[in-house]
Amino acid sequence: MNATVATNAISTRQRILTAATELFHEKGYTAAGMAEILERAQANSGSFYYFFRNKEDVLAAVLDRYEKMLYPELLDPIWKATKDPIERIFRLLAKYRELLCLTNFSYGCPIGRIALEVDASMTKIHRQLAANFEGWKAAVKQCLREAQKERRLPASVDCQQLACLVLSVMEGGVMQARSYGNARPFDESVKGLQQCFATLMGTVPNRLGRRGRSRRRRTWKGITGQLQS
Amino acid sequence: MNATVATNAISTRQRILTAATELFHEKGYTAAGMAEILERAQANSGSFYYFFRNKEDVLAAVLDRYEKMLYPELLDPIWKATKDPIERIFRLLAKYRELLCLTNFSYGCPIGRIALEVDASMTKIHRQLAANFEGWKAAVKQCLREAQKERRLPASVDCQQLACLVLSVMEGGVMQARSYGNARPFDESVKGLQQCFATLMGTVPNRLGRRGRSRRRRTWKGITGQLQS
DNA sequence: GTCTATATACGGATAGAC
DNA sequence: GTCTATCCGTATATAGAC
Repeated sequence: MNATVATNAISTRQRILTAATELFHEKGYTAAGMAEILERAQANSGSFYYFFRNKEDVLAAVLDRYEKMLYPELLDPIWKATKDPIERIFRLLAKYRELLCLTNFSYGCPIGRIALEVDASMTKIHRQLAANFEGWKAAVKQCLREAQKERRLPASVDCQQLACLVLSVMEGGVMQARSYGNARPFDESVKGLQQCFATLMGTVPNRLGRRGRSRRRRTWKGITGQLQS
Repeated sequence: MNATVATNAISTRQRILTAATELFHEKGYTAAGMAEILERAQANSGSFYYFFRNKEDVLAAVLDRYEKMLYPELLDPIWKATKDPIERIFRLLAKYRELLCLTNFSYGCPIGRIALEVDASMTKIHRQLAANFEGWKAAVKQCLREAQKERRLPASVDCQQLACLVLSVMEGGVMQARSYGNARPFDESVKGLQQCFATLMGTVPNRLGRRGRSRRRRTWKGITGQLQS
């Protein structure tokens, strides 16, 4: 009906949302000031409080958006690049490495940063953070299950636990890289994971029931080229 | 010479340092206010700025203390509990789980929290954070090397990378547990790591050069009892 | 070394005209 | 829906007597 009005409304709200997303990522939730957000969004205080109840409310909107954009913005492009489930996982990790490098090792995972910063009393926020982690791990878990179906991983491994491990590797790697000011600890973390995966993939019992490394049908070391030293 | 004066001086400084340590851990660096620190330390603003240049300066002192206390306060008690290098690693992880539970899953690793919070421009702080990570990993690496010497881990594994992986597992596990409000993701992360270790330990070539699980001389599943479901 | 009082800037949020 | 002006609390840091 009143499409024009609605469009304009979305636009300002969107600018604020984008500015908040960026600044929460770059400076953290507390350090990102309202004035800064408004300036970057080219909006005024009045507009902000027309669309959002308060600062926490916009953080909730930011986290909501991250959850919705997991596939469209993060995973789909990577999934499109390769169908190999194991390679997908390591390409996903490489994506974070890329972001890390592009930002001088300052900004890694926006979810992780917020997760360690905001007070435990903000229960809604923490529920949303958990939902984001959950979606990410579900995608990795699906890759692992597929690898299992292809008999590249032993049927005995717990994919849920392994997916959780992968997320921890990413978050822990990003965290360390930030303090070191370089990608080395991120790379070492990922390579540590690769060692584990390589071993797990070498222990798939083949049809005859013997253990061996023979069923490593495809390699995924291609991605390793993106990891230094 | 003037021992009394020095003793008093250290005492107030110490109270401030302790209060700052606690509050940075509980609320983060930015959210922990000077007034709060001073109240908990039972000290006044004047005393604070007599001992420290500013807030950042006391954070530096806190991180310095963490680095010095790694063995005396964290590792020595754990190392004393067992000599098994692999078990030591998992007991170290269990220690963080314990802290997590005791604080309702709010406070995990104080170093990690600060690492993701403080601005990249605080280079001295980041150097100290890296030094803390470095010390922690060196200790884990030493355990891994020992396990390697005992031929429980293949000589081919890279202990540096594996130690880095262990730190990431801890930090990533703590981070997730905080948002979930329970220990499950921490446990899953650790169990994911255990799956990897179990496999690695099952692939040590024995003296005859054959691969097998036979050389798993000691079990370390004792610690698993502390991990739920 | 410790105390109180205070400077000064900035935080998030609101009021009310348009 | 957007604008400007502003409230009021809190932030870190300082001054200067004791």
